[in-house]
Amino acid sequence: MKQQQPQQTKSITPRGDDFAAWYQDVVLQGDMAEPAEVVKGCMVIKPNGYAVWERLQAELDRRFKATGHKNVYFPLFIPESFLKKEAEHVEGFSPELAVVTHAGGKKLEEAYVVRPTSETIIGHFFSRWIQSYRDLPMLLNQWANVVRWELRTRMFLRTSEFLWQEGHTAHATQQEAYEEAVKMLHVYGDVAENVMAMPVIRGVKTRAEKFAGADRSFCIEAMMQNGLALQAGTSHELGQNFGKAFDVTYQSKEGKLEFVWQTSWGVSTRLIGGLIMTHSDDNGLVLPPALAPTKVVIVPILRKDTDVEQLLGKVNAVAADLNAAGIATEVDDRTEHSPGAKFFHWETRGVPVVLEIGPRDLAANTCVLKRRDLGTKEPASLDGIVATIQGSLDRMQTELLEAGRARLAANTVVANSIGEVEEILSQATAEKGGGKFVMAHIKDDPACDARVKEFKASVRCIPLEDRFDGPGKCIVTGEPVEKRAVIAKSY
RNA sequence: CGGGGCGUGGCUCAGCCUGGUAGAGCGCCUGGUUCGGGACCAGGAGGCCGGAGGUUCGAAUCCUCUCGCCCCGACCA
Repeated sequence: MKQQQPQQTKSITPRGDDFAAWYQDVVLQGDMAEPAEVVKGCMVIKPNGYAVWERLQAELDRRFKATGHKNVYFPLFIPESFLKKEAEHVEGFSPELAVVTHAGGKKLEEAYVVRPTSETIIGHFFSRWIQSYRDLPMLLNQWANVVRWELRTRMFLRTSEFLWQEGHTAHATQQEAYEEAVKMLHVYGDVAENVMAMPVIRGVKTRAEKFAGADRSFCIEAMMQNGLALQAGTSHELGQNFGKAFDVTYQSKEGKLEFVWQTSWGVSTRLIGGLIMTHSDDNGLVLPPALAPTKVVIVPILRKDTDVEQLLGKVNAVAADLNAAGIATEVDDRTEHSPGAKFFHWETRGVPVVLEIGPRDLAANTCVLKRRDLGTKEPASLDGIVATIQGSLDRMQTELLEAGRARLAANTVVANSIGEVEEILSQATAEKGGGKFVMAHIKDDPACDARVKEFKASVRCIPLEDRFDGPGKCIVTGEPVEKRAVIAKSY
């Protein structure tokens, strides 16, 4: 056994009672993270949580490499003046910057900001590194921490410091940059759906909602179990904004000096928050098999009359078979806890499959298999147990995604007037749920976004694929709009 | 940044109003009996009561000031 955590006796607040309290309970009792306590607004990611992040990193990183990107690392500190070079960018970030004014016992001549994102400092180096069209495209990615001083924090969803990856690319043409931004959006969508089993809507942000400094932002939006939207990833067409601010130019084939077209894209540890709010239940964490650090835990049932050596021998042999097949398995052979306590323990930690093997099983060459998401126990033969479990894990992975899709569909409604939008959204709160994705025609105009903001909601995105009924009239201005956008309350 | 709540063994909290030996449950340690959904018995360790100042013979308790955390709203991944 690797972990000897104290037994949890506190129960988890049911989702229906208070969703926010439920979320916090799941994070804490799943032993994913805890508030940093001595550092305001920050969190400690514990081994259980960090292991999930590492698996996400691995899945993402593999895809970044496969699409031609290389990893780099830029400084945590950015000269304050850099942020100011792109007007919209600095305006977007200035309220949430942490600034270093003193170091080495002296006041610094120029303050450094702790990076909230790295467009500016990377722009600076791009301008040094890029001379010719032959240097393009430049496709980089950085795994890093960033700081955005937040007024209100929730573990994983919003903390003052968080971990993420930020891709930064430079291209010769606008078209190529556009294609890059969309390509990476689809990488995110692939990981969200096929690794995290979290269905997402791929879309474009409205001008009011886009990243400060970008021409256009794409996003994946997921729906949490309370119906609130979560922006799970973003990908930006930066246009030539940072190119102009940092003088990132290249000489074209024709010998002309041109500004590069850039993109940036990122996902963060927020994904883990989305993962939790997508799958977990009133008994605690539920992790999709593809991300679970431990996929199977075997609990041996030892009784007074049991031949302990024989039973543990069998249990360890099964565990060895599973591990050999690439199914990460642990044996919980602690003697200080009863089997019941162990079941609760692993349940709150989201282990996909728990296997129970006792004396009766030993005689019959069977076991009891419990799938975390269904909560049902069923007997299984130990013959071919590896294939049986692999089958369970595979089904769990696909069924979690299907369940998420069903929930998304069930909570997506169409509205044809601003009043209808208000009516539907007025019934939702983060604590009590009731959130919906309201599909409505609305013009991409900050004034229209502002109307929606009155309902404490926002235009989440305009989906890339129209799944509804094509063009219609804007519910605010009456002007023609190409397709319905997603309007929802969000995190 | 406003509103609310809370700081007392590792955790959850009682004690504070009405000052006088610092408590409970859980967890932890030792030994034993148990074990198919949160076991039990016996013994044990562990706290300058967030911090500073004040009132008092005496402060966890009263007063002042501070620091921090959590939750709820406006801004944001």
